[in-house]
Amino acid sequence: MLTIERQEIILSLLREKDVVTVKEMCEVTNASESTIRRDLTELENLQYIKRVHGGASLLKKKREEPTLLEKSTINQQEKSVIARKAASFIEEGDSIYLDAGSSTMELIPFLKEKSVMVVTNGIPHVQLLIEYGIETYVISGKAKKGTAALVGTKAVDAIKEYRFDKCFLGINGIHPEQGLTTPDPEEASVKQTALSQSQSKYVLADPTKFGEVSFANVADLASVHIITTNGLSDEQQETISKQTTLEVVPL
Amino acid sequence: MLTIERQEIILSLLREKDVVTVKEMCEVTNASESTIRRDLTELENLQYIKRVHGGASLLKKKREEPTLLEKSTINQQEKSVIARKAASFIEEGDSIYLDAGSSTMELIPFLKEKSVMVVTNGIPHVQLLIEYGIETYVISGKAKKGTAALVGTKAVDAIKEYRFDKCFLGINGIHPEQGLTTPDPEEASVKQTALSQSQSKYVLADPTKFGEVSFANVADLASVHIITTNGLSDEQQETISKQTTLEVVPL
DNA sequence: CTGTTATTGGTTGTTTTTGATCAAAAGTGA
DNA sequence: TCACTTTTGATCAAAAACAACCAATAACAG
Repeated sequence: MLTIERQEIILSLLREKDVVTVKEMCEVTNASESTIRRDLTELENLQYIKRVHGGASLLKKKREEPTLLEKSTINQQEKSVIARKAASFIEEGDSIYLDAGSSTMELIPFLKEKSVMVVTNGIPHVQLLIEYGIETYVISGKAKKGTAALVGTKAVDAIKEYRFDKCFLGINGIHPEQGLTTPDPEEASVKQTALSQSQSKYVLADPTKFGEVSFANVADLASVHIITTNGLSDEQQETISKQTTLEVVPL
Repeated sequence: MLTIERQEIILSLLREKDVVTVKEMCEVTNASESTIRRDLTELENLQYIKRVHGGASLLKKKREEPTLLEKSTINQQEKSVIARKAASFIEEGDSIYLDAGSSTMELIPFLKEKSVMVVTNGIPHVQLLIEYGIETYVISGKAKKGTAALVGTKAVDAIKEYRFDKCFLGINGIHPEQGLTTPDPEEASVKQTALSQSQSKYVLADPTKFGEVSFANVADLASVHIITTNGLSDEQQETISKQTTLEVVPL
């Protein structure tokens, strides 16, 4: 086996596994430890990898993204719990629409094990999805300042080219009579289109969203499953439950 | 067997396998090691292949395409200089296609003052563009692992819906005969489409790209303006200049 | 046909790569 | 902390691959 081949194998092993032991590399390449070690020192000099005792790891760090997550740990934990529940509905091989926004972002780590296909309009989502090695498609559209969500007629048209088993949306307002609402009409259109292309429809919302009403209407409560944590008054909970499926996850 | 035949076989073997041993080449061509070695030295001088101990490999290719992070730190200053030059061609109100990759990323800060409209297939670009308050549109497509570039037929179709005054592309290989090349055929298609929709076509490339050949052909040299820094041999510079506009910016 | 040139395969000695060995260093557990 | 195990880097001899050279053959020009 050629040196370059071996090194290529080592690199691809690392891309898959993050850390690989010397023994593993020996087995895969049928080379001796000495040879592997020489390869490792070389690859390290070339800044492709980092050696660790017993093997090697990628230079690149996967632990990014804490800034956005660390912002509010309380809210974050809440979102994560909601996301975990939402993830439990996902089945192997599902095609999924992931709406822009921080709530749906939390869902991504849970997608890793299931081999799903994801379509999204959230730019930050794409980076994270790729890091987790998830098959990701992005719709076209105008990038909205602030949230980096893709919106506009092109976005709407692009969504129409897909069919989803499940979609997961964030939302700003949930109201017994006004239904689901969001501040930006353009984003509302995108959400509506995503809903129309999906078999099962899930909305991720923390309890503060209940009772709120924003400018643009997205959909009626009846059409979606809402996932939230406890924190609702019994009264609220009952009113909503009459109209739609309400999943309340304990913190 | 004719020399040319043999060399053609070697090249096609390499195109299939990336790396080939001398022995394999001997078997396939029924030639002696000496002969194969002579062929290899010749092909290497012609910049078609790269010799490695025990055989030969395609010029760089897979080995390269480092992650964005590595790229951005390495030749960052060089890229910035190139980007500044590229930006000088941009006029007020232009509609621009910005190719994925670190070279074009450097262009973004220079776009702030000119009120341009940007279409891109680079996810990291979008975040930066939005931060600078630039009107940004994203094309649809599959997000490619590693570079976070959007590729595929959807990407190609999406680009066709726009017309650009100018496009700015990154590239992996620039070769007098092989033209502009890049490792991923899917990305090559995207670049080709972008070129076809653009009035003026610019390629941003540091000097290391010259003489390199990657797997997939993008375009001939003649069709584009190439912007680079000094670092080319006079010989290279002359060869390229015969075929196309070459802007060499001093560091 | 003859002398010249180019191309080929084999041989030489040299360089590079490899696997084994072992003492030193690093990690592990009590 | 101190033994104990694992991993590491250095060294060395064997094997592989190399460049340089040589002779034989094929292609060519006059």
